[in-house]
Amino acid sequence: MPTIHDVAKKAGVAPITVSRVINNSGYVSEKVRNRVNQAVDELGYVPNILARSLKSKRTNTIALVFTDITNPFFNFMARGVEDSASDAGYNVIFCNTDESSDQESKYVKLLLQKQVDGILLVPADTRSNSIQLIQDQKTPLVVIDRCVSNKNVDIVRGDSEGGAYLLTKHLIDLGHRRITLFSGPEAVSTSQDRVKGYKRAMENHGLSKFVDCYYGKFSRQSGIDLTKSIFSKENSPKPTAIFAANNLISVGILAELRNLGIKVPQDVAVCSFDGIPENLTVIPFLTNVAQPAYKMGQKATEILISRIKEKPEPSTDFEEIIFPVELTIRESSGGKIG
Amino acid sequence: MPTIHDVAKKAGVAPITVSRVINNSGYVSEKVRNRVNQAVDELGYVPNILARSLKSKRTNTIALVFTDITNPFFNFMARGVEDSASDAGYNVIFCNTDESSDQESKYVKLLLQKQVDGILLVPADTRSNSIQLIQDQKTPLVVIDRCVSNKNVDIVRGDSEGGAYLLTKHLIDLGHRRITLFSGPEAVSTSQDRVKGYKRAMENHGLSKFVDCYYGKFSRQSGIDLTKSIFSKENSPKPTAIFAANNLISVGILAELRNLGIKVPQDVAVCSFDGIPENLTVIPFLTNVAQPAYKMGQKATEILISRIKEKPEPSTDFEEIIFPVELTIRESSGGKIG
DNA sequence: TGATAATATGGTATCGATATCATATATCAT
DNA sequence: ATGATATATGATATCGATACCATATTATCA
Repeated sequence: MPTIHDVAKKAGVAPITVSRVINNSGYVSEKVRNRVNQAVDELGYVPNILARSLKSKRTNTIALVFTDITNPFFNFMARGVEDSASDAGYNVIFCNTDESSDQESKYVKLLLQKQVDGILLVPADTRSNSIQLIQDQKTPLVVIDRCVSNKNVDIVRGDSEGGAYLLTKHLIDLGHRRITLFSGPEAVSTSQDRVKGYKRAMENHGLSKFVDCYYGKFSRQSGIDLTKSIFSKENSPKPTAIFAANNLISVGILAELRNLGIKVPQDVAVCSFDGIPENLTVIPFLTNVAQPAYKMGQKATEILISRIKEKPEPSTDFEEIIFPVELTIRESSGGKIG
Repeated sequence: MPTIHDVAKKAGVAPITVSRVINNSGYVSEKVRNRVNQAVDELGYVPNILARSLKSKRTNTIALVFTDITNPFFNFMARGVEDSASDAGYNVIFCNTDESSDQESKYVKLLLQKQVDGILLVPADTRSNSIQLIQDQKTPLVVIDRCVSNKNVDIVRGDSEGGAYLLTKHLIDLGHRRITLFSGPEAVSTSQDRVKGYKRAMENHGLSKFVDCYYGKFSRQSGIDLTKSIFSKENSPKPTAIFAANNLISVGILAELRNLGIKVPQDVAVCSFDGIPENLTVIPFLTNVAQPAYKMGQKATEILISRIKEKPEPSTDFEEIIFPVELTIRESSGGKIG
């Protein structure tokens, strides 16, 4: 592959002059500029950004370290990240951790070695030690979707607590009292926050004694398993409404209820945190509160890039941006048929 | 940030010795090794892979240039790519082109400058000029999902033609004659191949005069629009079965049919190329032929990485791997209720 | 007209690592 | 004891670009 030296020789100038032409910096006469451009074309020269990055200390690459691209919520978030990054001239490296802290820190170490300009992180654990690693290297970082115990980070997330409250209240307003919550992994802040919001709503409405919630996974299978276990318990009162802490869980619940011959919403109302992607939905059916995943990805990326740009003197006051959620009432909760 | 020199000075050795310790190469005495490791720890040294890559000419990064991560098929493919790459020690940069050739070549140019070790490409156009760009740089390339006019590339794709034939034959076997196909963009080989398979099946069964197919987009909206237009034509016979060339189109069809009060499968049978992701499905309903998206991503990545490794003397005989599709018969085609 | 600024180009050092070659000591077989 | 081999460490050049400083030419203006 030809280098800047080859181009320089061919054009009869110094390498630095070629550099000026390529980067449109400094002074170059029209005549020389043309000669250089011609040489570039003839040789099929492609500048080596690696070498440039080594000198300039900027790679124009950021990384998104998150749980799983096949989860629709993160899927749309990822797209928001990519679009926003691409607009600003950055590429994105994607890393799936599947909620494993080990995997997470393995990725983070590698990314730091690769000198990415910044990292977007959905931490697998509330006390992620990856955060420390990243901050030790003074690499800009924005945490997405989740809270962490370390407060010295920018965070972009949805209002899990408020959303859970809203959804629970919706069910209560419809007359439900025995409302069961199927949440995600206990180590994840969104799982916890959704439990908190649910409990606050129950307590505020004098339903403390009906509080009934379970931690599990953010997966379809978890929804199936929890539903099975709840409805197979003998001699125990069954819920009249189930609140799924995410969309995959809700799909599992609906599938298993159908399997058991239990009708939604007639026998049991169901609602969910996060909906099913529109482009995969035939009939909108699921009552849910939705977070603006795409916008969250965009916003987090914008913040990250602004941190990258201010890097020499990093700011010390961190932002926590909480996106409001939106309640959509549909048939599954029996609230309104829409 | 400390460099290899800082570590070397602290440990009282030469930089190259530090390099040997880090990379576990060459000979280093136990004593020195310990001193070096201690210095690494104390300084929080992180090797700069950029510098290494500049010398070694390998970045351990590949790129996936495709249409859209939010499309479920590509979504699972992407996950296959990431998993497979990660196992082999590679990171993946994702680029969404949204079927735009301009966007595609913009990304490709940047990726080549970044010296990615290889590129996985879902070309937006049958005659993608990005392919030439990539091959000029002698960067390994694997085309996924689609055919291209240039035959000197490795290709990993699904059997669109065969799958379409299978699905059409299924409908014919059920007694349908007026079968309409809603395909994707005409410039995309999978759209064309699905049309071919459909036509071959129709012709083989003496149904040439019922051939009725339309190009559109691979989107839910396209399914809605085409359905509307078909069923609003007055005085023209309506299809008894619709074949959607991808899952998003099928969702649009089902949604619009429901909107029009047309029952599936009683009034119209519907089937689709590619299904709806299982983890988002409450009741499996859609008859479809599915491609193993995840495996295709894996396989393409494996081939790419093997090409990268053989790079000094690149092979000149290219592989075309065609994954078979799997027919699943469900209620939507009225074939069998399962 | 001379001084100052703007324009145009190049030389050299450097980013942080590693390849290559060189050198020095320890170990071993004969 | 001697040469051969394994072990251990370092000096120097280099990957491909750019930052910084230097120099030369041309333009501009008091």
